[in-house]
Amino acid sequence: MSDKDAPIIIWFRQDLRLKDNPALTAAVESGRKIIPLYILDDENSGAWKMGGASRWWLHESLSALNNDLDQKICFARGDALSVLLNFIKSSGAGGVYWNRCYEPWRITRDSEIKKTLTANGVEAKSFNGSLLFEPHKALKSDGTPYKVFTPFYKKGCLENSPPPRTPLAEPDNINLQAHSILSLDDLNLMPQIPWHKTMEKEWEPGESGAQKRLLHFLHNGLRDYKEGRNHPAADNVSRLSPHLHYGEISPNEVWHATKPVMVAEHIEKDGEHFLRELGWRDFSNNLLYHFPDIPRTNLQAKFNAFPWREDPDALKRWQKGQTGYPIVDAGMRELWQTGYMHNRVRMIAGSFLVKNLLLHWHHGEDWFWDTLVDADLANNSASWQWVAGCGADAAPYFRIFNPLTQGKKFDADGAYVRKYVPEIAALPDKYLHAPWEAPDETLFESGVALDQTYPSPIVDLKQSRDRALAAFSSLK
DNA sequence: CCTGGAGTTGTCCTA
DNA sequence: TTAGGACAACTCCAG
Repeated sequence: MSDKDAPIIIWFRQDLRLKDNPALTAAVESGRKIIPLYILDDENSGAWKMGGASRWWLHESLSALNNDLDQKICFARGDALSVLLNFIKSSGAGGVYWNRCYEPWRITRDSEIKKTLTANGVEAKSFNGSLLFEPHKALKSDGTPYKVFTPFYKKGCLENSPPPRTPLAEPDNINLQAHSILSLDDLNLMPQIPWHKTMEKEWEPGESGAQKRLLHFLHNGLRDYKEGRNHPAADNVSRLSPHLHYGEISPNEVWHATKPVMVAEHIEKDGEHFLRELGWRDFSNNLLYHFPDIPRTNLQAKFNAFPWREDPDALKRWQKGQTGYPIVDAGMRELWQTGYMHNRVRMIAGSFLVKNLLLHWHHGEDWFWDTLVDADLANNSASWQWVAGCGADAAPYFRIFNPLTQGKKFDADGAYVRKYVPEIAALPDKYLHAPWEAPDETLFESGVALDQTYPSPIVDLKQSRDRALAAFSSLK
């Protein structure tokens, strides 16, 4: 039973912010009381339940949002539809507003929810709060979705779609109504073992942390972004991905904050390269929206015949950062310790798993899903498919990253490797990326004992490259 | 339907 | 030491 004065539920999901939040703004503008609600729905997410690192981040982010909302957020867990129906009954709410998510299981669930609520006379409204361009609008002129990034971005988005909305201000006078059920702690998002201590040092989840990160990037990282973003030890990447995933900041906010800086500082090229990365985020969501099977199924069907190997021991060594290739191991350890990996290193480590080790991209996808604080179904699936070569922008089969070349090129002074692989830090630059090439004397002087303090390479680069090329040519 | 151009991120060999 | 071309063929996209 809704009436015009009944409160509105703001159903927070992956939009954990007050600024530029279309659903929240619309609810506030209605003049009605607001009940903020968060539902941990592990019942509908199927194989894609949040991983451990994501849960830690979520806990911190919800805690920050709850502080901003006078501790008035109601927490619940379970099937979202049942929770909502019960909650509406007990709170007397007359409407539910939310910002859309684009994971297939959420689309299915949310359209069911919208239908049921509407049928019950409850106002149900959804908004676009997380993408620059709506996925069902950026289509080719024949009405089918884009499968190649560049035309998607240039033509489908920049040319033919309305420009990204200017950010909405944070509403003042949010008239909150409490209706307590569970507390944040009841969601059990925090890890049992305190592994998150190393992550706390790296990150500040929540809206104000996101804003700080954006400002830091715009003033310290954007200049030389085009080149500097390739160097994992440099401070040129935004590291906004987890903030964007949880919607602590909107892409629109990032977009519109970047524009004036790139103009004022005369760094248009760097700025455009950065904005393209936001475009990639939209592109991945677009792919997931139109091809909901990409988390598990090769976009290019011919890859279904690919001769992947099974090698649990090699997989474990990759996961733990014990492959014997320093740039790969540094990346995998950065991931484990911080919940994040620099983009360049994600490509190197990903290529190594899929091509040099010849292990199925699902293994990489699953591991990243569990360990990344920015784990995002669209980005994770689309990126792994890209690395494996079975995805949308088909990488040439011969594009196999050489971890040695990449390390020397992008971590020339070894700052990144030395930080995450300290047991070989004393090696001279010349051998840092290839300890197996170092003379015995150098190893000894650097305190490195191959296979004791640091492993020798798990595979030979040339042999594994040839093996991968043979596997790819078998698809023809 | 046909056509031409293009496709995030590379590596290796050769001159 | 360094720069340029080879490495397949295919699909996608726009006109």
